[in-house]
Amino acid sequence: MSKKPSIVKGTRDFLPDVMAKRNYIFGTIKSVFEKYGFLPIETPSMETTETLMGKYGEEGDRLIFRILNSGDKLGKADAAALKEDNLAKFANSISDKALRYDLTVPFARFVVMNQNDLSFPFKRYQIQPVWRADRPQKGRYREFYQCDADVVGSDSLLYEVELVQIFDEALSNLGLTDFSIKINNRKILSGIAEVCGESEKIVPITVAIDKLDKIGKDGVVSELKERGISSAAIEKIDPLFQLNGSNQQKLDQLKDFLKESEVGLTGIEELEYVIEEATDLGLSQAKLEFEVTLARGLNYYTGAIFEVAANNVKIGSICGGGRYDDLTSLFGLDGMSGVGISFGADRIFDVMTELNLFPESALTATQVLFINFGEKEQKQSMIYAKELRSNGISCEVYPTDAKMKKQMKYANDRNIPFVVMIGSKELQEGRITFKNMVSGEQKEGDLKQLLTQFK
RNA sequence: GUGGUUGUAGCUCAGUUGGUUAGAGCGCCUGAUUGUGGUUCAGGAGGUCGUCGGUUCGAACCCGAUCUUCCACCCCA
Repeated sequence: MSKKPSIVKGTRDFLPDVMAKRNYIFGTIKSVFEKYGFLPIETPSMETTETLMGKYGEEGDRLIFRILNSGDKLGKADAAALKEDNLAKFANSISDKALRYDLTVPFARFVVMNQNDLSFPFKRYQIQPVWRADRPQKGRYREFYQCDADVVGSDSLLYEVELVQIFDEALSNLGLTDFSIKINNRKILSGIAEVCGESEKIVPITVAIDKLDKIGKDGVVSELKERGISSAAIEKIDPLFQLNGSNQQKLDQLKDFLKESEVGLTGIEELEYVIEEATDLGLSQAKLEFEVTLARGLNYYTGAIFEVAANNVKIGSICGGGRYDDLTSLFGLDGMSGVGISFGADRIFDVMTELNLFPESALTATQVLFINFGEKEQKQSMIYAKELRSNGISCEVYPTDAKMKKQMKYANDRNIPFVVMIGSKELQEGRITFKNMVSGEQKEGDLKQLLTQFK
């Protein structure tokens, strides 16, 4: 007796109908990336522990899936470390590699290793799965795909503008009509900490104000206290909660708040430029919103910070991104500024499912089914099928002369829009009968007439 | 990682204070219709009640463990 099989928590099988939709998402995003001149690369699923650990903060390290050493190597386990309760050291003695946690850090490693073969600024895109040992929830998986586009080797703000355009174009092309690209700048956050006289505590400060939406002003204030921010500093932060109006109005209010901070003002200048340029060029469906509280991925972002949220869908952010000046320096290459974005394909899938945004055309693979009436008829069908295929039309011949009802049902279940019948009568007359499965309309004719249906 | 929650047919779910043979709708299969799907009608198949263990004369139901789902933290696509 074999046990019932199962799959790992937080992972999924994808059936053909789901794959069709996923490929539609990947294809749409990919074509936008390519339109902006990004080139594809891939990196291995696993990286050395050294490459990954320490790049995402303490929380991140906990969420990295580690891969157990095999064979003799496993015998070198550091039992002493285990006894001493030094789990990190013990883990390192039995595991020297791990599954990638995102695509950005492996990309930084890739750039450093391949710098002599790349010309800069280097624009790449990468669509691959990543793994996180997180506790699954809705829209939150342990294996999911990221679609990343990054530019490395230029600090031009032109790229920030381009990436905003890419967010807008890709998501609009997918049929989303109500989403917000939220934008902030790490320099503004640094400025805020500086003005408050708590430059050291920028991380706890931003982590706390990032939650404003969720826990409200009082919640943020009490969290700031808990994190050891002085009450004088908390008072100074107060004006941030009062920001209101348009993007420009908010920036103007902030300009006053940050007038003593050079970095802060630089951040505002950068943001103003990006917002102005993107607005002038025009966005299709996206709303571009400046949000001071946005503090994603603080561990390596140094300039712009992006996040995209689908409005009216209860799911976390569907995209993220930002600029990171020092990322490759972690691997020994200085002076390489990078900026990039990431689409969360699985969450976009969930949003599109909820809003019913997949077009019928994304679900149809086979265009024509030939009904099988017997040996001779099948041979003729195969000849015609070959001709249709050479015209770029996907088609298939039913494999046996099963009952017609069964064959028709097969076409119906698979959403095949046309059925061709070549029975003894058609065979004799050298003609075909074709039926439109949507309208139910049926015609007699030849293959050319069928071909006109696809023009 | 912390606290909670869920699991019964392919799917969505009923199932009484523990009591004989666990139900419904949808889907699936067959036929009405030997050259016509999506509609209709008639019939049929399909369940070690997540898994393992315990309590009991007796467990889908009570207890424990474990796996899974979802939720709130944490964090994040």
